[in-house]
Amino acid sequence: MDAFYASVELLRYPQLRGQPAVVGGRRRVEPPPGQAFPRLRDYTGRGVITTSTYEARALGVHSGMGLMKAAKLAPDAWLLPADFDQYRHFSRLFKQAVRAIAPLVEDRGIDEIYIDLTELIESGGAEPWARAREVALQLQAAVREATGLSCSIGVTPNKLLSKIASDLQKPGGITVITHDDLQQRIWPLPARKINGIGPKAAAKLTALGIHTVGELANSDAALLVQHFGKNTGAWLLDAAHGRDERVVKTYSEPKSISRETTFEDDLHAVRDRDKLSEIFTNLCVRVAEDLKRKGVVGKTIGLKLRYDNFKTVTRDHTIEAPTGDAVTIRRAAGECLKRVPLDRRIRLLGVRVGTLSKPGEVTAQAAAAKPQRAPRPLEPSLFDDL
DNA sequence: TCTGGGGTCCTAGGACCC
DNA sequence: TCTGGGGTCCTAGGACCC
Repeated sequence: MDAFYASVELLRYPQLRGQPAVVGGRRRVEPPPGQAFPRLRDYTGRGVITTSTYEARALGVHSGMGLMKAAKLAPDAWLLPADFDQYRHFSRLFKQAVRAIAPLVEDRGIDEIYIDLTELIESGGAEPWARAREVALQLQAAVREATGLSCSIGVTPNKLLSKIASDLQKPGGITVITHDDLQQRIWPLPARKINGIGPKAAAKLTALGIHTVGELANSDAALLVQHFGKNTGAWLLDAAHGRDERVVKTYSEPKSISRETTFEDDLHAVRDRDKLSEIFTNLCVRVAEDLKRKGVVGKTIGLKLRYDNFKTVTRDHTIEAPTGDAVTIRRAAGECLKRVPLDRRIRLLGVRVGTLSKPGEVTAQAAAAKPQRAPRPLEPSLFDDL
């Protein structure tokens, strides 16, 4: 979806269309007198941009950027508070619209999906890549009909290439790429465009003199393995050659559920003990609610703590039996807390529950576990008296 | 006045078992 | 006085994505 959160907001406030606006911030800001919305310059405190309109992006304001920093670049941009219920609603609508046409859909978060169009394209009669464009147009029309929103689509032989392609002509683009187009269309792009190459990997590649996908494709396999390890090295080369065998997964079980919060002001473990304790308990309660809502329980309880210097530590504690109970989670997370240094001020606290299962379900692991006590021998043993 | 929140996956070492 | 090979689980950290 194109600038998803911001675009949903523009449905509500069409008068902001064509203007720089961002969604973000941790709390609602009252607009100054005589103004319908606050501007970026009116915001103080912690918080980042979640989405910006294309007009705001043109000013250098991008998602993930701190609001205070963004305010220096675009002080007059409108600031809209995030309304996740609304975004989830529109997310359901657009996914439903797509599934009605092509049922093989993989969820990639609130505003993104992979669709397996093989069947639809091959059964269409027309020349496949012309048919691909037809199907994409049909999908865009259905999404717009259901939501009033625009999306960009990449149609290619696999997920890796489709992800890159979908980004090439935003907003509202349809980009069809075959293996024959690879060198022409993909190789000139920065290696960073490959999903999975982030800031760290990109910097390492740059240090090796590798900037584009093409340069990566033509680099020495041994060199990549030497700097990135066997698996990642091989993957980098495959990716640069557009090779990707991953299937579109229409369903997956959740692996962990977590809640975390960054404080408006850093807290001190001793001085702000009561406040921290209340927040801590609250996180556990919310995680327990989430577990219940999803109908799962978990046995690995995790604690996450970020200090004022942004250094982050985590601790895990695995309990005997999976739980969904807030008090049990709180106790286990408390065990974790004992193993963490508390000599600095804290800016973030988080609680996570992993190794999830359905309540009552016997996990493979539990079934394989040894019984607690040795079974009673059938014959009296010589050692019984001991 | 730097740097959100919810996730997944990978690596690597140590414990423990067969 | 030397010391295997696999496997699983647990833990901690980090990269990356939306």
